[in-house]
Amino acid sequence: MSSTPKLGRVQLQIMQVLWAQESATARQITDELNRQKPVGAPPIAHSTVQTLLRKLEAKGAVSHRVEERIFVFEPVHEQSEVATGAAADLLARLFNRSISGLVAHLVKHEKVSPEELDRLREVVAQAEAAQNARANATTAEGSR
Amino acid sequence: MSSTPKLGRVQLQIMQVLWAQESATARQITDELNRQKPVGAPPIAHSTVQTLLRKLEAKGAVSHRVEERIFVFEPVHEQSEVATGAAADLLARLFNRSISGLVAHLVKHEKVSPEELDRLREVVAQAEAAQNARANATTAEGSR
DNA sequence: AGGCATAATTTACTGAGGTAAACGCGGTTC
DNA sequence: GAACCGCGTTTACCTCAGTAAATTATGCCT
Repeated sequence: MSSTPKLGRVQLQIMQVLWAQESATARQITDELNRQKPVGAPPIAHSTVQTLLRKLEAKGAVSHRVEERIFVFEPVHEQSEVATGAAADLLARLFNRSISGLVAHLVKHEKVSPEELDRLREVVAQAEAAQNARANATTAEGSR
Repeated sequence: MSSTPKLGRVQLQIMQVLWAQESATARQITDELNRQKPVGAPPIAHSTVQTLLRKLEAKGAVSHRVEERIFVFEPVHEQSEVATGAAADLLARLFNRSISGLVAHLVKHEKVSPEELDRLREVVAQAEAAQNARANATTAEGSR
């Protein structure tokens, strides 16, 4: 069962680049990371990125193919898989698996824009609708 | 600037016990952790817990007082502080700071009970109400 | 051909988390 | 008072993330 592997801080940043670009060379990743880097922060060395890429490949998070004698890496897992795994982890570790508890904390302690709250309400409404639909289907199924 | 320190996996478990009990001795924590441990998992050694407690104290996550020649530990930070920090971290790392994105993932990939969805809607509604109240106050202020 | 540029690989070191045995010490027990 | 128990301390490993220089391989340019 290849459950999504655990990733470190920088490893995740690398994955972000890969998810955003579909696939990338080590050089592209290095440049991208250094471009995003906040001012004052020391740039990451290319060899560091290469090392981490090999570690990522070793644990099955990325794969590579050779193109023009250069390694082109691509992610093995979808971003959503990793994201969901990490979220479930956080939920279990600190919020007693209570999603509402987590969200309550977020809306209380993070600054949330009105638009974001709108989207949030939308998401909840949709989930509720989906659940109702499923309930109806089950009822109908059972009633005949 | 004592921002909440970063905690490891087992370190967090220790903190959970401390948060639940207000304060505890190393022995109590060891026993509690081993009680909660899933069957088949090897129990944690007492000295391991002691070591981690000292590391936690070194980084300012817990403090101790001596009572009857025995160390009694207690958490330095509130659980909510640590939880909020960790949540903000996850949000930044994987969800581009989008709370709705996070919640969308959760309701999609975790099984959410109808009650939990209810609470969730409640939380969002309350946040919205709070925001509207603030907006109204601002408008009233500006319109006269 | 010689050298430059770039890529991949090798090697090395630090720091943190986790794990736990070994050690020393004060108090209890027979 | 000798053996023992429980506690904190010391010491020691292992693993993994992160960091990056040094080395090797190879194509390309002049």
